Amino acid sequence: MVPSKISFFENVYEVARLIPMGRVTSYGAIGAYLGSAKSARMVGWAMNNAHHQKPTVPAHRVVNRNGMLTGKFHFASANDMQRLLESEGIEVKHDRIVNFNAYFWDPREHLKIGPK
DNA sequence: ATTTTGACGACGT
DNA sequence: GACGTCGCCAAAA
Repeated sequence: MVPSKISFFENVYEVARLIPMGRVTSYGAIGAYLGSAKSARMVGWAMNNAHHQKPTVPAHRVVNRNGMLTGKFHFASANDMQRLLESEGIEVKHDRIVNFNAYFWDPREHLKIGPK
């Protein structure tokens, strides 16, 4: 990646930081926000670099559409991801977010300011 | 430039 | 409804 140019990854990191505490989102949602709904895999890939990013990227708030902590193995410790989520008030059971639908946060909601 | 991959998602069986 | 397969896009090897 070239610093002079913002890569697709940078976009993903920025959206991830927009996730409010106690909320979670899915890779597909972020991809859709970027305009590439089918590039959910790219979002996860970008997260692989998230550890290199200077600003802390709340990757633990990003899970797959099923609400499962698929990327927990990529953290310093597999338990860290679940632990961080629980720290924010999110209940995680069996590597899956309980009541995921309630905690789900769509980046588009950030754009949508008021009722239609 | 070509091939492989990858923290997903939707569709088909 | 669980399991399997294909598709998709972009970056790294």
